[in-house]
Amino acid sequence: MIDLQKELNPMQAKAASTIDGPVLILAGAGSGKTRTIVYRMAHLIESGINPWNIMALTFTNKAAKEMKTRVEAMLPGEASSIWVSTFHSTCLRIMFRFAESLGYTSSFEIADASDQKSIMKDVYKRLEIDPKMYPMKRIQNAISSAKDELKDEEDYAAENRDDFGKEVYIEVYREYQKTLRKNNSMDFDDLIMNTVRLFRENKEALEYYQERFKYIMVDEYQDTNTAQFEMIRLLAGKYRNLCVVGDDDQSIYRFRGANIYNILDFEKEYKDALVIKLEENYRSTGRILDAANAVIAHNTERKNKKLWTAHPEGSLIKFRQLDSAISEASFIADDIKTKVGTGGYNYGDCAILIRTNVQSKELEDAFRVRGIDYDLVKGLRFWDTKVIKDLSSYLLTVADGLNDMRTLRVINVPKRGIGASSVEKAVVFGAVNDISLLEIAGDAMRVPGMPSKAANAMKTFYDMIMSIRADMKGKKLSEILDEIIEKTAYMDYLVGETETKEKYAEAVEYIDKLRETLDIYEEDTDEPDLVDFMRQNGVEGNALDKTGESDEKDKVLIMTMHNAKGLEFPCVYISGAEDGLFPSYMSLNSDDEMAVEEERRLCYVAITRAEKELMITAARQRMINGETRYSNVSRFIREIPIGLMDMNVTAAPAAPKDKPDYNNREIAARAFSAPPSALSPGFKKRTLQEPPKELNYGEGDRVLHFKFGTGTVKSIVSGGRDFEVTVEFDSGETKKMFAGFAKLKKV
DNA sequence: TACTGGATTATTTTT
DNA sequence: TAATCCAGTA
Repeated sequence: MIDLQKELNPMQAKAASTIDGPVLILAGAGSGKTRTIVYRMAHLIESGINPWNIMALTFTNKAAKEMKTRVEAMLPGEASSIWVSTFHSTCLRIMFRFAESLGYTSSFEIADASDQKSIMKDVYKRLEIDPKMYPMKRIQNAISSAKDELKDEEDYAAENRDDFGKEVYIEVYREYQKTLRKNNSMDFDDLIMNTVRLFRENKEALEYYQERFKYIMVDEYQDTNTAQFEMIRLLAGKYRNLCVVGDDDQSIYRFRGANIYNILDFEKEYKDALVIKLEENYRSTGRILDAANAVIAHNTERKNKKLWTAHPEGSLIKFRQLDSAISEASFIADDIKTKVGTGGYNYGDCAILIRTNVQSKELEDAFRVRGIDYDLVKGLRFWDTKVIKDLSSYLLTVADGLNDMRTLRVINVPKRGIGASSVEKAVVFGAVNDISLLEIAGDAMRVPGMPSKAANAMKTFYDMIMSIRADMKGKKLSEILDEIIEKTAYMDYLVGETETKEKYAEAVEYIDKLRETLDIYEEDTDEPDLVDFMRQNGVEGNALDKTGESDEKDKVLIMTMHNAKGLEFPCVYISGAEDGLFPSYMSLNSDDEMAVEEERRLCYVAITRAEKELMITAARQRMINGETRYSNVSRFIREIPIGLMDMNVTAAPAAPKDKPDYNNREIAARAFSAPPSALSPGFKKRTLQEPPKELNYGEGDRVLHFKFGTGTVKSIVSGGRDFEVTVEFDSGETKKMFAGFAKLKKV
């Protein structure tokens, strides 16, 4: 029997031992959240609950895997039938059973980011929409948000019926869904939305899963969107044994649809909920936590919580403001080098957290020059790699060829003389006559206006696919892959595609990995099937574990703050702590105050990654988007009490010209100012701290915004250092913006 | 059909 | 700055 009281602290034990009814665990950073969940699951099983009836939902496959392994380690043999899985793979499995009742075939596929993009391009072309007027990303986001809110294309159309500016959005959404349907595909958002639809429309299906999952746990609950919330609500609707775990202060994915009110209002939905706060932190020193607490206290929309620790105070948080991004990077690299040389740390103990990916360049240079091993944790994942996309598209085309998106991707890769215009003719012909692109390729001469050269090339392509397909019987999947590579001369093509030897070697490595993944899948699966394989990996696939590799190799890690969530490091560097970068000027410019609060939560996440040492750096001057920008120290850093900081500034700061109020503390004012140093000749050109003294437009004037188009100025408020201009754009949107940023032109 | 150069544009991204 | 996209050309 597991002794919860002995293994856990009183709050954790209470959380783990409460079996029935709704439970909200507010788990602060580093408070032993995973431990608590794992013990709770083990406890459920020990209490006699059938593991088969227990479900835990996570967001990442990594988290799911970790949780499962740990429970299994505690109760060997008993825990194997618990369902621990991500939202998306859970929905995928449910959809696999019920896809037909929703009008898909059971061999439906997953449209990933690149598929979505190509569908969007196609839709824009068909509807003759100008991407300049309607940036693709914006409509894509709108569609995704709509799905996150459980609005299908008709709900969306109805809701925006009177909104003239949304007409195009409605059309694109409709056409986008139509294309997905035509390709028998769901995007990630569809997986969730369709599951909810299934639960709502099909009583039997819902009841089946309600009976199956009598005990439900949800990890990272603050990141759930409305669709996921509803899915959980329906599933838990019968037994109400729902335990959600999360931290409202770590909600940083609003831009992806996460709805922080799911966690903030949990007790409204579940009035009898038991709420438990885990506030003891086992990760960081006292000062680091004090800083984190001080920063996050500036947010209004949050649960009252305060991290504390039994750990010692630790060293002061160090802050340095450097003249440029380059000297900032050098400073960090030097500091790490000294730390490793003298302080008993390894390179692998150090992580640099950045707000945006572009910040990595200077850091990489600095490390390379010094010969320090580093690893950039990048967003690009295995299944998004070009090589893997190409080859998996080939595999699917060979497997069934029903998905035009896949065929489209490979029909001219490597180049075989089939041009874009010929492909387009074929696709249009296919759409009209309801034939797949692959089938057309077999006899392209029937397409009106098809040049015979292209038709011949298509025929060659078709014959090749067909011969591989005919040859499939009795072959291993990886052998089919090899045949594709051979028949397409893909390796030769790769040589031309990759600029460097290293890039080529990397691509080869990826292909080997794909081969290996295919073999593993084939071994573990009763009825191996390529469509099933691709679908699984579309949702679960993240085969290249970059972080795992670098752990062994003792490398400094560079990553975005978002990527750092859930991780911890002895030494953390927060780089680029500047207003306009962090918080981003997007959020500063936003008409929604919640935007800056979200960035502040990101700051809280970043700070709480640190165990022992925290260094924060800022640059006075930085190249952003090809232009030099001058910035003040981030407001978030100014929210950290001076007493916690060591601000032994390297460059002697001049007196600030217009003093921002840093709580009247002189040292702070000096350390934080961003004096226009002598090395900034272009200072007058464009600045954050030198906005236009007066505007050449006034209230009622017509103005042009580089992004939003033309509009009418509603009001101008002088906000001290800049003017806050409210403009009603012709699209119907009203935006508040700072004149210094918006660069409005009078028309 | 394939390539090149000029214009354009710009957070964060567990699935 | 750097990546991406399209138009015009070979």
